[in-house]
Amino acid sequence: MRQNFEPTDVELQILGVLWRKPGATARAIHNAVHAQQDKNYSTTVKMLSVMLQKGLIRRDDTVRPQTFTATVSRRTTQKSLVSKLVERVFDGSASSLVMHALSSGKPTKEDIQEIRKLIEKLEQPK
Amino acid sequence: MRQNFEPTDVELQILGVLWRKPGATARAIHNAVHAQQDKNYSTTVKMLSVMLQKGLIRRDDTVRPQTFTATVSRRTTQKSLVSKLVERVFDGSASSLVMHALSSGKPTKEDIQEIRKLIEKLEQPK
DNA sequence: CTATATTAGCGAAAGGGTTCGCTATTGACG
DNA sequence: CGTCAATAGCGAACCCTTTCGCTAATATAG
Repeated sequence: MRQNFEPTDVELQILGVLWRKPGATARAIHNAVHAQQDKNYSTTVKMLSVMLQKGLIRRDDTVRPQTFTATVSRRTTQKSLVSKLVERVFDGSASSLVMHALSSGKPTKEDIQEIRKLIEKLEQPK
Repeated sequence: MRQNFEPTDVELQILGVLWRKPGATARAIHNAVHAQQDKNYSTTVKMLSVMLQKGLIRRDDTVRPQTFTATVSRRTTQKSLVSKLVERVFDGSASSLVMHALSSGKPTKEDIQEIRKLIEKLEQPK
């Protein structure tokens, strides 16, 4: 698994689309990403080729039009970005980040229940 | 308070130093940031001037050598970066981030206790 | 099959961040 | 003071990402 990998903003947007809809065409990705912004279709195609180069996505060109799929999972990306964030602004303390997110976000009752369960599990490491 | 503000990597490193030691000199910042890397002192000075321009830091030039202090708080920066992260890779769900950080990080017993307390407080909104 | 539209590829330029060399200013020390 | 060292300032180069125009290849419509 790639160790330190930091997708750029545009790359993240595209990955977001591909996580939701694996096997999307360039056109579909373009429409999804630039629903409101107006960027040229070429830009999206170019970004796809750059990401292909970097190995962030895979292309299936046995079909027409070609389709794309992410090779990095959402989970891996989350992990990489969270640890980067923790390292850089939370002095390496993941729990500090947790506290922060908990108090500033608005978790629902269900969220709280889930987190409580997780906490309980963590308290009995065994 | 500045709404969307995203310090770059180098800027974050410098802010990190200033949060720990407000009123540091350019030399001190340089030494702290580039303890292992070898960058030119001019680079640090230039970055400071850029950050000054952007309003991320403040300069006291009544003293010699001049000293610098962050104008953005660590807390604000954390908030801004966390919400950016949540939005981009956690589909807007802060609790999803919490779960992720909790299970991948290694919280200490004390961390868990604190989080538990916070959770309990959240359960009794009132 | 031909014409038209859509998809694909690529080089180059634009844009922003980072780096540094060079010069000017200020401070320390004899 | 005069010299040498450290601090401060600035433009330009450089690097990486993003953008697009232009051309080629492929699909679709008539």
